[in-house]
Amino acid sequence: MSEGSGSWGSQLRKGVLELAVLGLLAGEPRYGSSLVDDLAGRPGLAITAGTVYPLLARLAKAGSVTTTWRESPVGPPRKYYALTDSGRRRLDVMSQEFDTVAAALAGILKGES
Amino acid sequence: MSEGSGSWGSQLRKGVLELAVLGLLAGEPRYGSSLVDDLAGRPGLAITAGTVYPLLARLAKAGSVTTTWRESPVGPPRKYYALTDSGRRRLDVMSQEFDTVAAALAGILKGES
DNA sequence: CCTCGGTAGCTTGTTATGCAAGCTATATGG
DNA sequence: CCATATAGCTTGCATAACAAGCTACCGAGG
Repeated sequence: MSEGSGSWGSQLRKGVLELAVLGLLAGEPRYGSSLVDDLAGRPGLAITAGTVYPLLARLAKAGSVTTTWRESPVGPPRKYYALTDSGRRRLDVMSQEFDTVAAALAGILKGES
Repeated sequence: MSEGSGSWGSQLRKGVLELAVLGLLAGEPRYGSSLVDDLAGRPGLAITAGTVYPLLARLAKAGSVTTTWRESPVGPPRKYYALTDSGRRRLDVMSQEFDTVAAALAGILKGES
């Protein structure tokens, strides 16, 4: 060990990914693979298909998103996930919480007691 | 149900707590209960004893901290955890990673594509 | 002496999450 | 008919946070 800088990424992500997905859905409805491809280009937020689908299923079950099937011009049908009002509220809450945590963390790293 | 705004805190924390603890230890060596008490006053970073001790054990096993027993003026002996050079490097790496993730997240929430 | 409350460290069992690796199904092209 | 790409999803594993409990040390009162 002594390294593990690679494993660190996967720890931090926990929970943050939900916020990232909700944030992306706030722009417009999207389908799973699109989310995976998008997040792959955002350092620290890369996600795999095996992670995003259970996450989306959880969000649907919680009523944060609704789903709609649409045809694709180039392949199998796509399942679009759209944010509900409840989902948007959740996004707001989580976003605020993240800021709180980030601020608390910044305080610690600056040596505030 | 469907809500769980309370459960959200516990998701985000995952991994971030390690960064918080390393940050606190960067100031001066501390013992477990002291960390619990300190973090209890930092919104979003509250931690329980059942979380901090396994975390400290992991850090010790990874060589990020060393431990020293010291007498207490008011109770049982205390086990002080001090950051090693390796631990400080880990702190730096994790701190940078957090900033990266925070920036990526901020980008998403601002609607950047 | 002996119990009680407070301090401190740690363990156990549960739950949840992220991930790799698969599996299924649809469309297109050879 | 089969290969490839796209898209959705499931399974099994590892890890982490937490609640609840356990042990042990100390000082004060009974």
